[in-house]
Amino acid sequence: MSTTPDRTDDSLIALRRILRATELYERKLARSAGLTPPKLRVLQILAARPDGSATPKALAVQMGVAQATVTALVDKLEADRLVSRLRSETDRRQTNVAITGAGRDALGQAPDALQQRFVRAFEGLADWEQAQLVSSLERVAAMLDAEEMDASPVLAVGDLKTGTPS
Amino acid sequence: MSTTPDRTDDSLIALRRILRATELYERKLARSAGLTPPKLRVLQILAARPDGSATPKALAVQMGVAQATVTALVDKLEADRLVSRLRSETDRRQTNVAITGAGRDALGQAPDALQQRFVRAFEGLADWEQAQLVSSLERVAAMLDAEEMDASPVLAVGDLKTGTPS
DNA sequence: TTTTTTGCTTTGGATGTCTAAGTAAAGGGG
DNA sequence: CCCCTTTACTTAGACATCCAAAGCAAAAAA
Repeated sequence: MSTTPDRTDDSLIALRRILRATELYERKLARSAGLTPPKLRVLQILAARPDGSATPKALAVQMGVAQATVTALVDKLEADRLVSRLRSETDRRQTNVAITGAGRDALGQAPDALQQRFVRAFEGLADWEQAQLVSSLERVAAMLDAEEMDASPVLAVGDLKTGTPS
Repeated sequence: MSTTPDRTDDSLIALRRILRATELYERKLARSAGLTPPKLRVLQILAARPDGSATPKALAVQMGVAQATVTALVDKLEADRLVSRLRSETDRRQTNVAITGAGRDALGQAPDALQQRFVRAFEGLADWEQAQLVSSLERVAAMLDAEEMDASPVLAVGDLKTGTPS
């Protein structure tokens, strides 16, 4: 039986290289901007929003960590004036965490890891190559996060103690 | 306008989904096996070696952390009998960290995140689709870790297919 | 032999992360 | 209106990761 799991192995190896390279580079970049990776991610998420703000809850879900963790991160970012807290008018339980000008400046010092590494090379590719790459990446992404959606709509927070199957 | 299929954005989004899904799932898996992600990675690296062992130095390089960090991780894994330390005969400065039977058992409880998520879907694809995916992933990986090379002589799970072009 | 380099550990401290418990606001009956 | 539940966030306490710097021991070089 020529099982030839070659392709599977090859794809896994490539995927691992992608993950590893990105992770290591992210750490390096964050350090060089005087930030840590989690803090950097908070700023990135905020900057990516149209209004530059989000609730701690939303941050927790998007980052996949507990709310308490976000609180701690925001505490420190706020102490450094990189974000600011503002109570919501409509629902006073909610807090809006907004990126400040200084926060955006800091982001500029640590541009997105993927951007840095990937974009330049990608944009040098021929049109059909770009199209194929996008198609492949989206396919892989769908494979990977498909089960994420249904299995744990809000997997981050405190709920899934139930974890272990059988 | 409208269409302007910004391929760069699309590819970045897909890449981010891949990274995020893998990271979150890895955390979940490690927890379900009573391990933490870094400890799990140590076991995975060891298990992927032909002899099931590596020096702390090699682990540090491959994981992208300081040696002191590896020492701490190995301390705990050793306390749990998941790995064992053994001084090298040929160079008594070196220590060999080897995975134990219990360590392999633990690994079995937390099978590789990518394996779990990805392999099944991948192997259901048509031959030409697999080929295209591999090609695309390898291309992306090469884009991402090209500059990484200097810092990581031995980066992958065993072998490295065709080296990256200069 | 003496010095330097190399591999690993120890120390001390910063950070991230979680769970559990607490506070405060909103919403729903009764 | 009051009580109860839910929701959003914070606080408190406990671990775990991670690092730089210093220490130690063995190998290599001078």
